[in-house]
Amino acid sequence: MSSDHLPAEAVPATDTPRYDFRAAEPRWQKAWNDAACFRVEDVPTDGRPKYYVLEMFPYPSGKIHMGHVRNYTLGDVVARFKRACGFSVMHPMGWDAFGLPAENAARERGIHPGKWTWDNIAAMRTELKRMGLSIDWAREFATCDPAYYGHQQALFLDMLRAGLVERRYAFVNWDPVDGTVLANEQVIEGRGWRSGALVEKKRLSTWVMRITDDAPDLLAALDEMPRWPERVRLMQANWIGRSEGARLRFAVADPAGIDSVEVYTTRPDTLFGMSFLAIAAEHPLAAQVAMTNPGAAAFIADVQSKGTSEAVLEALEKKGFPTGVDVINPFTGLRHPVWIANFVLMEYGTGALFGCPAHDQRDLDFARKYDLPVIPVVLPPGADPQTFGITDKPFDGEGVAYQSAFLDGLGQRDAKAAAIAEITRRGIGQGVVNWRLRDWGVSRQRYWGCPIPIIHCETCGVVPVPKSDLPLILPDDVTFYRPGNPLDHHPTWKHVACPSCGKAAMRETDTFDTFVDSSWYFARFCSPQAEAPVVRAAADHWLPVDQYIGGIEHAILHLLYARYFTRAMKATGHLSASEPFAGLFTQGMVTHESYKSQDGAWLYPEEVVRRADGTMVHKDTGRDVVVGRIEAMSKSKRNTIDPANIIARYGADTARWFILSDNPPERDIEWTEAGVLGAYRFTQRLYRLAENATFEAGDTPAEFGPAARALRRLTHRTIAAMTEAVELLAFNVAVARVYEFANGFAEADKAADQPGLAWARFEALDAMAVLIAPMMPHLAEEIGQMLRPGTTNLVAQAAWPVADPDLTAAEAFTIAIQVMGKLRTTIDVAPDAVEDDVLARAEAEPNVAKALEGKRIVKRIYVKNRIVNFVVAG
RNA sequence: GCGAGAGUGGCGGAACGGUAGACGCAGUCGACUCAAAAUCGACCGGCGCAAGUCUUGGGGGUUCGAGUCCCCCCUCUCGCACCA
Repeated sequence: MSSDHLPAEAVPATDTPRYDFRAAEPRWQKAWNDAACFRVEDVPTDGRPKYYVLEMFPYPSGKIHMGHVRNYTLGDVVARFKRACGFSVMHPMGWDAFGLPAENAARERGIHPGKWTWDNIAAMRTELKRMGLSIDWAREFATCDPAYYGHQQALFLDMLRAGLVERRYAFVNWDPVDGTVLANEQVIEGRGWRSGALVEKKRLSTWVMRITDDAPDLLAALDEMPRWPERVRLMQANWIGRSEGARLRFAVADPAGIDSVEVYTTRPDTLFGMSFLAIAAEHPLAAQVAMTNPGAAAFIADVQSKGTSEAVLEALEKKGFPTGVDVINPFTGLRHPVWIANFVLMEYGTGALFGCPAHDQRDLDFARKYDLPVIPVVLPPGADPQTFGITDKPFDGEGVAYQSAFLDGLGQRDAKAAAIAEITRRGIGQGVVNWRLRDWGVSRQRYWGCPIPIIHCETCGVVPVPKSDLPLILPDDVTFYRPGNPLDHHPTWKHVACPSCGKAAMRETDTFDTFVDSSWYFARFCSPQAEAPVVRAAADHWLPVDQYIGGIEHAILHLLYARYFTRAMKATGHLSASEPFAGLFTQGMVTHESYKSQDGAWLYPEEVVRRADGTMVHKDTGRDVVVGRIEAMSKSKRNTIDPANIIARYGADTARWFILSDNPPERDIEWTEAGVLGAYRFTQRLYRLAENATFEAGDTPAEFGPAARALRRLTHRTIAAMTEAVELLAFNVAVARVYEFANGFAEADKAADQPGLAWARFEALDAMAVLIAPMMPHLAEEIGQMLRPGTTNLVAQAAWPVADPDLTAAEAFTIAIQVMGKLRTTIDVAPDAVEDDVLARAEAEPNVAKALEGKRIVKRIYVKNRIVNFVVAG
C-alpha cells in the first residue's frame, strides 16, 4: 500500500476494521475473472435479450482521474444491474490512444509516442481493474493499434469510393501552435480547443467527410431519440442550424466580368429596405475588384491575415470597403453599392448578403458607421407609419410590411412567401434551406494518428492504397525536434511506387483527426478481433448501444461525428443501424475545493490540513491557506484527488459508493474527505451487520412475528424501490434506500427472538447482497459468502430479486387530515377502510373538531390512503 | 443578444398536484472509555415555554389542496453567437 505519505489524520481510525477490503477486493476480482462472469460472445446464441452499456473510452493520459471513476462506476452499476435482470450485457473497454499529448511527451521528454501511450495504457488498465468493473476485458483494444486503425483505413477507402469523402482545397482553421488544421467544432472563440492559440486561415488540400449531405437526417432523427437529454438534442440541432430563406441574384449595374451576385437571405420580405450589398473578402467579385483597386486588395489582405479570430478579439468591429460596383434591386430597380465586409463569411450561404439596416442589428451598425440609408419596411404592431423610425435599435420582431409595394399589409410569414414567389416567378432565385453545419475536415498534420491511406501520383492523381496493403502502419523511426509533421520529414516513408502506374509517387502524410477513431469504436467492440472492420452479424446484434455514458463536453463534436460515421458505415454496407447510441446519459463533473498559499501558489489537498475551527493551514509551513472556489478538478488548480490513493486507502467499493451517493449523477459532485469517510464507515457497518446477525436459511416459515413481518415488508419495499431507482439512474435515491434498509435491518436485529425472524434476516441479507452488488460488488460477495459459506456461486451472477406484491402493500396508511388544505392531524387507517368511516373518524379528531367549530362543512375531499380535506364556510 | 436548465435546512439532496425536508454529511447531548477514535442511543429548518405559527428565490394566478401547473420578475449555471 502506498498510503504512507498521506496525512495521518486522514487515515480512517477504526479500532479493528472487520472488513478487510485489501484482501477481499483482489480476491473477488480474480474470482469474477476466473468464472468469466462478464464475457459475452460476438454473436450470442443463448436467446437472452441484449444490452450494450458503454462509457466513453478514456484517453490514456497516464492515470485515471475522478471523472473516470464516476463515469465507469455509473456504467458499471447499469451493466451489473441489467446482467442481474437477465440481460446478456456487453460492457467493453478500450483506449482512445492517438492524439497530441503523446507527441508533446515525445518532444518534451524524448519518449516515443507509442511507448508513452502503451505504458500509460498498462498503468491505467491496472488502476481500472482495481475498481472492480464488470468489463469484458477480452474486447479491449487501443485505437493506436494497427489492428484497429487498419480497419479504419479500409472504412475510409470504402467511403471514398462511395462518394462520402472528397479532397478539397479550402480555407482551413490553422492552429499555429499545434501546427495543424482544426475542424470548425474545434475552434472555440477563435482559438484552438487544445492549444488556446489564435486560429489563422490557411488554404490547404484536405480530406473532407461530406457530413452536410446528412444534415437533414441528422437533424430529423433527433426527434426520434427520446432517451437522449433534451439539452444535448437542442445543442446538436442548433449546431446543425437549419434556416429557411431564399437565394437570389442581383444584377451588377455596369458589369465588367461578373454580371451578377447571388445572396442568401432569411428575410426576403425586407428587400424593399435594402441599402447595400456586402460580400466576403474571399468572394470572386472581391478578387475581381482587387485586380484594379489597390485599396480593395489591401483591405482583403488585411481581413484574411486577421481571420475570423482577430475579429472576435476586436470586439466585433464591423469594417467594410466600397468596391465602386453597384447592383440593382430587382424589386425596386434602385442601385445599391457593393461593399467588401469583414463580417461576411464565405463559408455560409453564398458569401454575400444584402443589408437591410432597419431590421438587422449588424446591418444597422454597418450602415451607421458608413452613413448608409436606413429604410424601415416592417411596421411594429400599433406603430404609426408616419412617425415610426429607427434610431439605434433595429426592429426585428413580428410586424406588418409597408413601403413595400406588393408586400404591403402582409405579416412576416406571408410577406416572405410572397417575396419568394415573386423571386421565383422572375427566375432570379428560389426559396432554399440553408445549414450552419460545415463539412468535416479530417486531415491533420500530425504524426501520432491514423495515416490516411492515399498515394499522390503525378500521372494517376489520387490513388487509394490497395486494401491488401492495409494496415498502412506508422513508421516508428521519427524525430520530433523540427516543427511540423514528423511523417512529412521522414526520409523514406512517404516515397512509394504508385500502385496504379508504378512510377515514383508520394504518400499522403496527413493523419486522421482523432475524432474519426472514436466515431466507430463502439462498433468494433462487437467483434474486436475480426478480419473485417466489423462482423455484420455481431454489430447488428449488439448495436445500437443501449446506454452510452459520458461527459456533456462531447455533446456536439464526438456525438455528432459518431452519428454521421454510423450513417456512413451503413451507406457502405458495414452496419444496419443509423444511430449508434439509443440512450445517452451525460454525467456531471467531479469538483473539489481549491487552495492557495498566501503567495498565490495553488496547493494540492494533500498539502493542507483543516484546523478545528474549520480554517485551513499549510502542512509544511504552518501558514494560513486561502480556500478558493469549489470547481472541477484540474491539474492547473491542483484541486485533484488521485483515485489510486483513495482506492488504496478505503477500497474500490468506498470510492464507488461515495461517487454514487451524494448527488444525482447528472449534476456536479463535490469530492469531500468527510463524505468518503462516511462511505467507508458504511461499508464497515454493513459488513458488521451481516457478520453479527443471527440468520437461518431454509424453507419459508409458516409463521412470522411482528418484527419478522416488518423486516420482510422492508425487504420487499426496498427491492421495489431500488429497482425503480436504478432503472431511472437515480443512484443517489437508490443509495438512500440502502441506508434505510440497513437502518431497518439493525432495528430488526435487536428485536426479541420470534417466529420467522432468523429466516427474515436471511431473506433481507440475501436481497441486500444482490441489491448493493451493482454499487459495491466486492462487499456484496463477502455478504454472499457469509450467507452461504463456501459457496462457489457468485453474487455477480445472481438474479435481481423480485418484490412480493403482498409484502410491498402497506398494512396501514397514515393519512393526513386537513381543514381548508391545512394539516390538522394524521390518523392511521387500514388499506381497505371505508370512506365514511374514515371521514367520521377524521371529523372526530380533537384538533380537527376544534378547527371545524362554528363552521359549516361544504365539501369533504377524500383521496384513498392519502388525505382527507374538509372545505368549510362561515 | 439567442437558446436551455436550475434556485428546497449549515451542506449534498428527497418528495405520482396530497403530511415539505426521505437518506447522507456536518453539528449538539448522552452511553462506553483513564482519554480519544471507532461504535451505540437521542436530538437536529425559523420563531415560540407551549398550543401553535411561519417556511421550497420574489410577486400574482389555477385548485379543496401548489416545491410541483400557468403568468411576470430576480439570481445563478451551461451552450451558441458577425449565420445574412
